[in-house]
Amino acid sequence: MCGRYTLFTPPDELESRFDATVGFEFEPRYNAAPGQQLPVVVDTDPGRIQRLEWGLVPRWADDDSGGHINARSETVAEKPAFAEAYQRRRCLVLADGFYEWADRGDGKRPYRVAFDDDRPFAMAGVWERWTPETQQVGLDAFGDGATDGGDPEPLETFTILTTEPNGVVEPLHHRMAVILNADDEGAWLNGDSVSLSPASGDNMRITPVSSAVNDPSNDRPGLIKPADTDRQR
DNA sequence: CCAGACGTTGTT
DNA sequence: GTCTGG
DNA sequence: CCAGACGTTGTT
DNA sequence: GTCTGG
Repeated sequence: MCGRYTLFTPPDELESRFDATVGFEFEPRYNAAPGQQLPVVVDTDPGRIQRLEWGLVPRWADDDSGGHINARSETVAEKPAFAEAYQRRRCLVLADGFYEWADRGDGKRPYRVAFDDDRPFAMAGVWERWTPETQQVGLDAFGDGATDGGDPEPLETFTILTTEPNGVVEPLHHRMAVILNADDEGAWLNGDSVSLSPASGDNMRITPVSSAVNDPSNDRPGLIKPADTDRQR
């Protein structure tokens, strides 16, 4: 699956690659984690790269906790939590690698999956807008009625579709993110039917990395450095 | 009809 | 063990 | 995904 | 909101 990824491609390269402009202060990410605001291209505004929160909260959810970070591509069209987003709210989740954890004999360790040249790609995503229930004020005996000011902020979230692994990822894991064919990105945003099959493993590689990746508060270039599997306990 | 769930992965 | 936060 | 918390009352 | 279970 995909629960952590990288996006350190410089913003000007992302802009030309995805034909969209970056409208925020872009910081390279070596350990993007669920719950964070991360760069995506949404269907309603495909000329912009903007940030949404990773972890889809359905429109009807009672609260904004516990968003869904992944959706199975095989069922995303039918599941109540995703069906409407799949039909009408798609996005490209920009990345240049993702992490998978695997136990190869001596404990669970992280690996980075990426293309040989670290080129950026789009993972298939769907997004949602959740608006907090507007509070009824003035009925609460102890409420002062003055603390709740303007309109509640809508929360925009996204989830990443998963599929079976290709030959490169298969030794690590039995699920992986859907990587769109570059040619399909526009069609995906457009609501058309595109291939959500596993990307070919051609030109992809896995690299063992430091278990410093485990802690989401670590986010620095050294994280993608190859780690010696044997030396690292 | 209303009530209650609505997700994935992995692990057992 | 299970939930929440990042 | 992993890391870290996981509780209450009352007092400062 | 929409689907499933009772």
